[in-house]
Amino acid sequence: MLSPVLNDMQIKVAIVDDDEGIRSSLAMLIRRAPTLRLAGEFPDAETALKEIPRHPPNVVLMDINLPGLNGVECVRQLKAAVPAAQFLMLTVYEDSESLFNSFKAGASGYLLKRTAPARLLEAIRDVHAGGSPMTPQLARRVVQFFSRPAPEGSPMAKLTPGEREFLEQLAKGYAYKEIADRMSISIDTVRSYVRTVYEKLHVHSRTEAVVKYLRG
Amino acid sequence: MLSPVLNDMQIKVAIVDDDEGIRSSLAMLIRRAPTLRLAGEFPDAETALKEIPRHPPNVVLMDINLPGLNGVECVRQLKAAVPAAQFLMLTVYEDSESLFNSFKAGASGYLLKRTAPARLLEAIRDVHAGGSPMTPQLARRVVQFFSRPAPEGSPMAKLTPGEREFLEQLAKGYAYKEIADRMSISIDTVRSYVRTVYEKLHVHSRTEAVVKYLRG
DNA sequence: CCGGCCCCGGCATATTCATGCGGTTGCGGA
DNA sequence: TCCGCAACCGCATGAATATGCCGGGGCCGG
Repeated sequence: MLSPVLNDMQIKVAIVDDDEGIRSSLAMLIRRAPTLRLAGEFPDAETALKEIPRHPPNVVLMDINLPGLNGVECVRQLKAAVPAAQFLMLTVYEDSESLFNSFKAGASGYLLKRTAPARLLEAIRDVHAGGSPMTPQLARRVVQFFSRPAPEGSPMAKLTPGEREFLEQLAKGYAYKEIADRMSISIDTVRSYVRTVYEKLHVHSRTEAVVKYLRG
Repeated sequence: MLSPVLNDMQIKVAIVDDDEGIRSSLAMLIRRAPTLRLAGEFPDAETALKEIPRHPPNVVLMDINLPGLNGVECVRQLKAAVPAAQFLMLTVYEDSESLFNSFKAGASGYLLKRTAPARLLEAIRDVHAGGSPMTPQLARRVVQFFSRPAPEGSPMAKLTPGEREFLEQLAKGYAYKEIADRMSISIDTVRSYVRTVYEKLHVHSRTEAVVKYLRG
């Protein structure tokens, strides 16, 4: 080692990709970066699952389209074996399916293979530092996931701000009295909200209202 | 205008923040940026709701803690009036509640007020270009939202078949009596289930149980 | 200026829920 | 065999909820 002192600060990076050309390019890139250190490169999920736990890296660059077990599943299983590692998907797929499945499996970042080398290095440090690097377009898609439920033709749209806030509290399990305190209104006003909200949602019990609220 | 040709390319930015100092700082920052143009600044949601639709901006910088109507609600309503605009929350709150509510309301980005000016300008262009700028920590929290479902060993697994079916009925909003009929058991047995299920799920009310069940 | 929403508040009553304390079976392990 | 445990049933009581019927003030668009 040229500088043993730096070893503790270096981010250990492992690569899982079946394309040899890409693998060697990435390996080269990482070897050249002073703050990174290559911790292994693997052509398929099976090999990665066997070898990676033996030398736990900080960050794993994971392709999705692998022969045999795919990258998403590989992340899911590696995540259990090496919980401290951060997984950064590096793929050509930009469909929502792959994106969300990756995050569900435990990935923290998602980049496309056409990402510029400099940006990739930045992303590796970012994901290691607790961030979730991804392309702006994909980030938007993730964010939009939350606003989906709303614009749908739900009867929820017809709720006034006050009613909406009340419903939120209701869904958290608070009793009327607690809701009254939290919203700084009278308990009788809360009862008023109960009526109007139930009417607008076409329900007759707290549980039904909460279910409709949580479903969208 | 010095260069009318550039107008079409300039991003029109509106500011909603009750702190005069912050407002003027932001205004100054935007005025100095060649590719941006200030499209109005407002001290509260009510004023913004009235004025912004008259001169639709491309991007709206929105504070959350406003007097009267809060920023999240303001976004929700503005989003309906000016669907083409992009909303970038700019606040001191970094709790998940505010974050997710903002996205649900239609915001596309979320930054903290301590963000460096250069980063803010970048974020404005980013959100306008279809991205979703936010701090790395918050991005991670959003991503983790998806891998959540199985954090604490699923307390649901310890339910007996009968309890599980009961819980399903419970989540559909049926009264104890109805559940008893549907499951062909006594209403008092239903009450027994209530106790055991509540105990296993660590809850003390029907609503809490249903919420846990729906989240899983 | 009026009718309409929204927010707020009050009182009464019937129903439902939460929870305490029992009991009876029936099945599998010590 | 007896024990324990899980599923089933029962009764009782206080808390919470659902719903009816009533009032007032503020704000907005016709």
